[in-house]
Order: sequence, then structure tokens, then C-alpha cells
Amino acid sequence: MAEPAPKPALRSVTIALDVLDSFIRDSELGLSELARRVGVTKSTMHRTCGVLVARGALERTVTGKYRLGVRLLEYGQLVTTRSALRTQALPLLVELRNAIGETVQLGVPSGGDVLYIERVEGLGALRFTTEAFRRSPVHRSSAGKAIAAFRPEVAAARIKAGMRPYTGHTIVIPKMFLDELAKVRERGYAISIDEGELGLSSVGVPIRDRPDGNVIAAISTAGPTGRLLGDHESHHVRLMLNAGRQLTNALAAGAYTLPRQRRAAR
Amino acid sequence: MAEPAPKPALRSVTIALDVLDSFIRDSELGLSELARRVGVTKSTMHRTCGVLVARGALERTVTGKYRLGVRLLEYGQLVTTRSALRTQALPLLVELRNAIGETVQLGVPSGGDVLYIERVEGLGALRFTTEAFRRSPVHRSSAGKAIAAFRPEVAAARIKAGMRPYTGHTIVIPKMFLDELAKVRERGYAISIDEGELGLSSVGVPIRDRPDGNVIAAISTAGPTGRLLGDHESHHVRLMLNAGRQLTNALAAGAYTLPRQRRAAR
DNA sequence: CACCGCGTTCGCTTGCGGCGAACACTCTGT
DNA sequence: ACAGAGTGTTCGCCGCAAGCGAACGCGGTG
Repeated sequence: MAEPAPKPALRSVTIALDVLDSFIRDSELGLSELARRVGVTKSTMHRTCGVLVARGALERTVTGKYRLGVRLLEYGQLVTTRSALRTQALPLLVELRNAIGETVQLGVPSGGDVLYIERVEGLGALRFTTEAFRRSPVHRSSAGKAIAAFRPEVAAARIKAGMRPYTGHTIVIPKMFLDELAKVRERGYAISIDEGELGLSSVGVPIRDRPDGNVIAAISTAGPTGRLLGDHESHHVRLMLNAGRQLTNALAAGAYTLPRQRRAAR
Repeated sequence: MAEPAPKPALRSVTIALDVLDSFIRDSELGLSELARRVGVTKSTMHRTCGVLVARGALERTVTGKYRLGVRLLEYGQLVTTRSALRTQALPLLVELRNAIGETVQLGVPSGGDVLYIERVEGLGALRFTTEAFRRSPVHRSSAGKAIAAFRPEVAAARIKAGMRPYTGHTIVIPKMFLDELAKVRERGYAISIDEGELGLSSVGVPIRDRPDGNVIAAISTAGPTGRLLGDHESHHVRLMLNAGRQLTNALAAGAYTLPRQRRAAR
């Protein structure tokens, strides 16, 4: 706690990264606003944004505001493309999607959220899972619960960041959340019913780097509540658990390794 | 030409960005190697990588090498999520995939390449378009040709960067490439037959920001040559052209605007 | 018209960030 | 076992890059 070290390290780079981070919450920001948030003068912010724009990390909108640039998109795609996890998972996801018919996703933890790094669209006409589903708090999604159940620090991060309700079914009380995670550990898979969006449910199973290793990701399938659960529930769950085991084994064979633990974020 | 200005601008930030750029070509790099490429001493590279790792822009592998970090993935996803282009396109892509059955993609130009910002997987068991298809030189893909045909600077960038062959059918002679682009302009759509990979073909159509505006993207559908073309070719082309028109109209209605032209890259 | 707020530009000064050298360490191939 | 060359890491010094502050030109508001 208590500011262990002010770290006078690479001031200008730190500023630049702070700028990028500012865009996590807001999609467009002006120069003055950025300067205010990061805590520097407008002039230095001007120069900083100048090079970021020149390098494609930022773009200017017609109104003169700034926005994240396509260069970042490229970096991000490289990360996913090179992920052994994603490479191994993709064929399994397609298989699952064909068997179940609904959208199937692969997610990894990031703070108190789950970041979806691959997604195979379902066959139905109903188009759930379009925009905002690239990132989701762990307490509202089955993939998130499947991860948080086995990664206490992920659950803790979520609780600390607050569990805002999305529907009337969203779990918002820490105690209840922890109880739910205990059930997930017991069953070996997670379910979310109308907790993220009304009418949308999902089943999630954890993925480990080795059969006896750490949980590093989760796969989930999401669809209209009636279609996904109900009569077919146990069948779908069996398919998911099976795919999860296969993926875990594939990772163990490929010696996938957990990226070094990041230090206490911010 | 001739080094217009050495631009002594934000040295450390420039170094940091050069580091990230280095990972476009290689997925893992060591400290010394990075220092050599960027042109700084190992010690400064050490510090630079230090803050990048602390901020999640880089990760360290078990071997001690560096790799792009998940934070970048997050930025990249934000870019696509916030893109009006992608938002408008997604439902159309799903519709197209259901009608044609093959993988459908949305790409935007980036230098002499096309960057795919959305993809809806096909229904077939054949799993084309997995890894490397997130980015592709414009001369080997139908989406690339559809864009390059109407964006001379994109075609020029590709020719300048070199047109390496991927199969025996890849166009490698600039003159022939330009002739092909002329044909694309005439027909209004582009075709790539076995030019990127043997047995894989695709149909691409340009997307404009307004019906009489600039070409800003392309949608394409890719699949096994026999399945995609042949008897159904004209039908598939008609579907694609139709979807392209719809998307262009949707963008015009939403007043999507072309991000400001980036200055001569690097 | 005065009053904000915005983005942009220009010097000044200083502290931080790049340099270089030295360190511990792991692999090579004599 | 011994150089040797390759890593990644740490330390201190000095110069200039980079952040500050103030001033300028705008466009919108009351």
C-alpha cells in the first residue's frame, strides 16, 4: 500500500501509456481533457498525442478529438493470432458451435473481467453477442464464473471493483457470489441465466494449462435461455465439459505456459 | 524522400513504439536483439521494456524473451468495438454467411495490406481462414483487390513493398496487378482464385462511406474454390454486391467518416 | 463585447533518460 | 575445464530532451 515508490521511470512513456489507458473508459477525448486526467500540461500532451497520432496509435476525429488508432488493432490481432491457447481452441470451438448451434467463445481473465479472444458465431438468426461482449465483468457471465471460481484473485478483483447489476438476476452481493463460485467448483462448470442480459444464458467450463494445473481460460456457449438450457441442458453441458478436457490436454501436450503474473495493477 | 526531418520528438516514446513495431515481424524477441534493431543500448532497452511489461504492453516468456502483452489485445478490441463500420457490418455479415455458407470477412486497408476487423466463420467442416488471415497483402486477396482498385495509394504501397508469390497463381508483376485492378473497377467486384492458397478462392466487394464516396473497406467471402465459384458464382456475387450496397447506404445514413489520412508511414 | 474553453506555438531550465562500462550467468566448441 | 561470445542486469555520469508555463488565435455563449 501507501505508494511504495513514485518510480520516476520513463516519464514520457508513462504519460503515453496513461493516454491510451484513458481511452478504456471513453472512446473519444479532447486534448485538454486528456491533460487533465493524466496530470500534465496541455503542451506536453500536445506533443505526446502528436507522436502517437504519427505512429497510428491514435487518430483524430473530424471534431479534433482523439480516438484509439488502427495500429493498436494490429497489435491486438497479433497477440491473439500468436496465442497457443487460441490456436488450439479454434477448431474445438467450431466443432462445438456446429454441435450446439449457438455462439461459442473463448475468454481469458484480465483484472476482474473476462476478455474474449475468440468467438464463433452461432447459426441462429437471433444476433446476441454483438458489440459489448468482447469484455465482460466476471460476475455476469458463465465464462467469468468458471474462471473466478478457480482464481481467487480474479474474484477478489471483481468484488473490489464493484458488481454492478445488469438485470434483476445479476449477482451483486459478494457473499452470494462466493457461494456461487463454490458451487461452480463442485459441479465443474458454470451457468449464467439472464444475469448479463434478459433472455440470454450461457454455460462455461474452465480450461487449465495442464490437467492438474491452473485455470487460465474458459470456454462458454451463449444463446436464448429456452434454446440453450431446458431439455438439452445436460447434453450441452456434457459437450462443453468434454471439449474443455480436450483443450486442456492439448495445451498440456503443447506445454502452454501461463504468462508471468502481472504485478498489482496500478 | 531524403529524410525530411530527423524529428527529435519524444525520444523515449519513439523507442517504445519502435519496440512494439518490432514485434510485427517476429513474435518473440530478446533484449539485446531489440536494442540492436531499434538502435539503442541494452541498458535503455532494459528500462523501456521494464515499463512496457509493468503496463502490460509486453510480457516475458519463460525463456526471458519478450512478447506482445494482453493489454494491447484490449486496446485492439476497443478499436473494433467502437468502429461504426464494424457495428453496421456485423449483422449483414452473419446474414451473408447464412446465405452462402462460407466464411465472410470485413477488411480495412493498412499500408499495402488489408486488415480484417471482423470475421464470421463458415458452416463447413473445412477450416480455412484460421491463423494468418487476420492480415493479408492486398494482391493476394479479393478484399485487398477490391480496396486497392479504388485506392491508388494502397496499390502503390503494395507494389513498393513487393508482391511475393504465395501460390503459382499469385499476381507478382505490377503491370498485371494494375490491369487486374482495372478489371475490378469495371466489374465492381474482385475475385481471387487460388492466389493466396491453393484450393481457396474468394469474392470481394468494395464498401464506400457514401454511395458516391471513397472506398474505405471491403467485404469478402472465402471458401474452397469448387464450392464458392462454379455454378453458384453469379448468385454469390449478386448477394455480395447487394450486401455491399446496403452497408454503404447504412454508413452514409450514419455519417461514418474516414479517419484522417495518415502521413507517409515511417 | 467580454468570457470562457479549446488547440497550438514558443523559449527556458532542469531532471531524467540514454550512454557506456562492469557485472553475473548460460551455453557453445575447442 | 577454459576461454569466448552470447545473454540479462545494475550503476553512475552528463547533456539535452522533454515537461512547464505563458501567450496566441479560435469558435461558441451569455
